[in-house]
Amino acid sequence: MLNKLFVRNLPFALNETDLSNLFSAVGVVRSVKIPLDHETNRKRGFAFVEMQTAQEAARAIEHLHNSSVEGRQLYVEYAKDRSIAA
DNA sequence: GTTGAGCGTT
Repeated sequence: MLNKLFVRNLPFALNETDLSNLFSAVGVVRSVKIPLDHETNRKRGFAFVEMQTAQEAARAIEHLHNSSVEGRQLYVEYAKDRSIAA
């Protein structure tokens, strides 16, 4: 199981801190990342959230997927492995 | 300041 989550359909008003606060309600948030479009400087409206364990990631999906945030519904799923080992 | 389907960087 993965502990990384892919969150799409984000309200543009949300940032990494807001996501971190949302996901820490169901588990420990390791990291939150919101890539920007460097060609247009627009927000892409999606983010990646990494939980401490896959168990908490699963719980985050159960609690935050399809939940209303800022008038929008979040789409929380498992993310692909694209992280580069640092 | 910008927009609405989607899987990113250090």
